[in-house]
Amino acid sequence: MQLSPLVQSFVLHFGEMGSRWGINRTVGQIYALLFVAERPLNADDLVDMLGLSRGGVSMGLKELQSWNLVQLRHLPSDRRDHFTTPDDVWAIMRTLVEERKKREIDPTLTTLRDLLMARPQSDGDAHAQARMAAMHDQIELLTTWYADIQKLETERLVQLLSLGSRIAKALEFKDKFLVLPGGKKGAAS
Amino acid sequence: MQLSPLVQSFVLHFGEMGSRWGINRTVGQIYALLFVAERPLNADDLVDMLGLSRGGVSMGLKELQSWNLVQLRHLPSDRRDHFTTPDDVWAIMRTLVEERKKREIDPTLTTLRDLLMARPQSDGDAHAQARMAAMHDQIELLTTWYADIQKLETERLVQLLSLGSRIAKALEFKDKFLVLPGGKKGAAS
DNA sequence: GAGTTATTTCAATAATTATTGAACATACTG
DNA sequence: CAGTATGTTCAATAATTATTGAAATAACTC
Repeated sequence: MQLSPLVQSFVLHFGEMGSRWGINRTVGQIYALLFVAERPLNADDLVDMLGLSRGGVSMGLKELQSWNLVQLRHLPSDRRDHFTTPDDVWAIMRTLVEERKKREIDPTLTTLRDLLMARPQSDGDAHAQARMAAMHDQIELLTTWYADIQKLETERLVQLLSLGSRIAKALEFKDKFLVLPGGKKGAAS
Repeated sequence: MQLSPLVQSFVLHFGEMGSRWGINRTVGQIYALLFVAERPLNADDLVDMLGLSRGGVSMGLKELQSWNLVQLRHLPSDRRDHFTTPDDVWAIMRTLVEERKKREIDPTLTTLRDLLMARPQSDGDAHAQARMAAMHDQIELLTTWYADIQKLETERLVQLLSLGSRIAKALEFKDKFLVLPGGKKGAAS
């Protein structure tokens, strides 16, 4: 089967971007097609529409499943596996962030913690540990913030994002006139 | 020159993670070493300490400069180029987000806009465009939010992050009792 | 300007990663 | 059970990316 020029362009773009996103062209194309498809597609559909090998599609789908980016579906009176992407783009984004965090951030956080436990053997080590501590604390603050935000319902998350830095304005105000919970008065800027 | 075991571990970890972060081992190691170094290092230092080739270090530094992740420095009475990473880990993170956005998100946003301008040729196309529009709007909301947040001073950003979802609690409260600027009453959840 | 030092470039090669397609495995069907 | 449909694995190969090191370039020094 033949893709429309519109879908074709979308699929090719995702294939090309794949390498920048840390996935390969095949996986990018499969995901793109599933994302815009009107109905769940099976492996043969993907082979047909994308011109990829049978094995490649199988491996690509396996990878997408490991990322929790596609869902396996079964259609009545068809025993082939069909695949879809979730409808909710916000759910997709949460998954993406979650998985990237797991693969790209958590291992570093663990390594940093290990290295910060070691006794420094020199001035150089002490300085290195101070830098690692700064990095660790920053990553930890970000991931804690994310874990917190991540629990919000989509509606409220969108609301929060739409508000943007107007929240910071409010903070500024509060900072000028109120006493913080820790008992420390915020510095007026 | 020889790296201490502590720094060695850190450097090797960044080298290994490099591939997951879309940079190569060489670049990861160079960055890691510059990040923890007590003083600016020149290319020879890096060749010595990391055991890389002269050319590799030159190319690695060029890439890091294109990411704005290292700064070129000149020391008095030494004409060699020396390099450092910025001291402020928050500044580093801003750079990182900025650059990744530029490389990984902006091209897709452009493509989506182009494809959304096209007249759909079929029901399939119309559905595909609806999906692309959802993706586009989400990315745009996120990037707009980021552009907004990004202007904050570090101190206030940290404050905002520390607050986390407590802000959402406040929103929930407001949503229950207040009328939104648009004149629409928020639904009580 | 001849020599020296610092840096970049780039062709060759090494290493890694992606992709195919045929063989294998599994599970239905009559 | 033989035949068929579906899905996976994996060795071979293609394609891409990383890395080296020698040659070229540039920029100083005496």
